[in-house]
Amino acid sequence: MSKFIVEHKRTHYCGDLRAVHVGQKVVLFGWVAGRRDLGGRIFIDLRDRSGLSQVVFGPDIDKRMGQAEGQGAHAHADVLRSEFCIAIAGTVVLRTASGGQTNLKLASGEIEVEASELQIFSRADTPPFQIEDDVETREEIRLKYRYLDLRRPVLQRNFQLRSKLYRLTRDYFHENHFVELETPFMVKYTPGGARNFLVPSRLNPGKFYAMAESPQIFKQLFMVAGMDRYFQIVRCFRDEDLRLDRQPEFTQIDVEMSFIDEEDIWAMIEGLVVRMWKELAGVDIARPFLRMPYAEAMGSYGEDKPDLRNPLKLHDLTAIVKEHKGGGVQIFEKIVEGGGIVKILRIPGTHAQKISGTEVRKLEDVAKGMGAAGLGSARLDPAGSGEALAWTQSPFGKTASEALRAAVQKAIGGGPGDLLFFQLGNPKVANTVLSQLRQQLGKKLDLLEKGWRFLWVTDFPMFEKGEGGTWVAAHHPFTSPKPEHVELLSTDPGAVQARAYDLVLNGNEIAGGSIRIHQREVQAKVFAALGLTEDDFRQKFGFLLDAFRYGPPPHGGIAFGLDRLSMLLTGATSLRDVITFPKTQNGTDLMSDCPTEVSQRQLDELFIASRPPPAKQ
RNA sequence: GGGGUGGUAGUUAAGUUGGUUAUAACGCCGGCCUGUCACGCCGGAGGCCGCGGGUUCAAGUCCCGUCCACCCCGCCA
Repeated sequence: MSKFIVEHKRTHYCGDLRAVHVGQKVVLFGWVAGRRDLGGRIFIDLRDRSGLSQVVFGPDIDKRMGQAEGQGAHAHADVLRSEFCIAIAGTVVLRTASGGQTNLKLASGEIEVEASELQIFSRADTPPFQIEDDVETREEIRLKYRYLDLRRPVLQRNFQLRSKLYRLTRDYFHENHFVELETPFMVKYTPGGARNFLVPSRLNPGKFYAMAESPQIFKQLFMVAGMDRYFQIVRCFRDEDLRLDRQPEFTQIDVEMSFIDEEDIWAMIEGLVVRMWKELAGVDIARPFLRMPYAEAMGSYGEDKPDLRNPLKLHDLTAIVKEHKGGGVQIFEKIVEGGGIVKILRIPGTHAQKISGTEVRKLEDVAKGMGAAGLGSARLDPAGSGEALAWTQSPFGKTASEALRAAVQKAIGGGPGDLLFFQLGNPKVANTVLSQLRQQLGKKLDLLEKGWRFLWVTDFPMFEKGEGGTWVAAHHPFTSPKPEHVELLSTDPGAVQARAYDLVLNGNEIAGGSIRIHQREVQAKVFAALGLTEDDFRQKFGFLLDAFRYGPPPHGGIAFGLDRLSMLLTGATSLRDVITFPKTQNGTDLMSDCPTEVSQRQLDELFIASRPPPAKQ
């Protein structure tokens, strides 16, 4: 048996070796990242999680070590292949001192290790893709062989950074007198919000646990319990459709504090974020972060998580169009009379000239894919001048009155060559379409400024119109309304603003939270506005209401998407690159082939009958 | 549920108006090579063209369906 592991313990990681180690005997464990077999000299790139070191084998090296011919490390090294797991012992030498050249591309490029001993722990089949950063392989294959994908240096770096993120977070909250507490994953099902994954209860036939969407109610109970400051790094589960930045299970940094207001939360969170960026990205972020009311975000960007690196803006022209009674454009008149809106995305002339008429038509197809009836556009006469530039290449251009054109141009600060994209009618569709176009064009025209643009979005509406025209909680039903809006709860719920806030970074919602209701009468009014009786809620959230009879403190909190934070900090372009074993867009794990069917016996034990989905027609 | 992109050797791609034996690079296998680091040179193997159906004398190529992956809308209190 070899001396490795038992006697030869690892002395260094491959990527850490430098000129200062020259002359030292070292023991390295790792995987063969590449080989260059020159016959009398064999070079191996040895990889571990820290990086690479070049290992060199040669008959002269063996001889110096007193090995008989054909017995030394070199004699065995010719069988080495990619991804073999090996150990070597040897001496660190300066490459330039032993006939070689420094490799400037490698952190350890000044040195190499002359191998005197070699052990092959295990051989490897030819991997399905090369374990390198710049090899682009179909994601399907990467996910199937995730353990190999995870060997790639870029993912190794991502997860090492993520690990530091956990530690920094824990340090920060402990320093600020927070208590780290756990909450159950298997919880009572509560209606509303995201779909839950369900877990059948064998001991309680016919009943189900829900996998927690978040620890929301439990963390509020911690406040009732007097824990005062709580945090947790916790897995959450939501059975919704997946996206680039959404996985069915994901990790939150969950926070709740007592005896605080918004400013306290924001200050605490900004402190954490600034430290994350300082220590993990080496970037100083200015405080306090910018703040923007929800209404402004929707108005100027069409979304509640605007990417402020993108200079493009939306403009609501409804009032102007109304004032001019359509301004000669029939469809405008019809839309505003019907209570619809007229909204535009403005592309300033310097950028607009890069967008051809063909591309405009392609964008219309994109818009239709998102539910738009069409995509009106107009170019402010590039050759013109004055305050009422003609609208060229536009379905509205012929009839739009000079007065309307002047008013619009003034409102948007428009100039010759500007390209305007119109959305008419439904505000929700208009905002979706224009904000998407804004994002796509911002990227395509390379308009995004460099840097980190943090933003608190505030003053969210308390309620949204649900499917049946009833009011539903925009955040969750325990979110406190603004005190000055409490009276509106019964008269004009749509006008009530919540003490809720999101933290947005470069177009990503990275955290969201609110100040909660701690007064029973306010809670009752919110329930009433939601069209629910106290009995309804007693059934669903009774334990919380019960708890709130025993002196609940004023409290509030926030929850971070830790995966998204990791993604942004590492520069990853997908959540899947910061989650060790992610699921596909269909919610499956290609590596383990999950989910699967289970045996009839297992179902019987749970008193569950499974039936196939109806055949597609 | 809807819109879009893709699937050809282990990997990444090319494949013309449908027309001989489906190309290339990297990787892999064998041989040579003592300073390579994208090593080099010589030789070689490797294909359910995602799957199913159709049109055709003939389909990787055209049509229909379907599966998978990715991006987006809806959805995600």
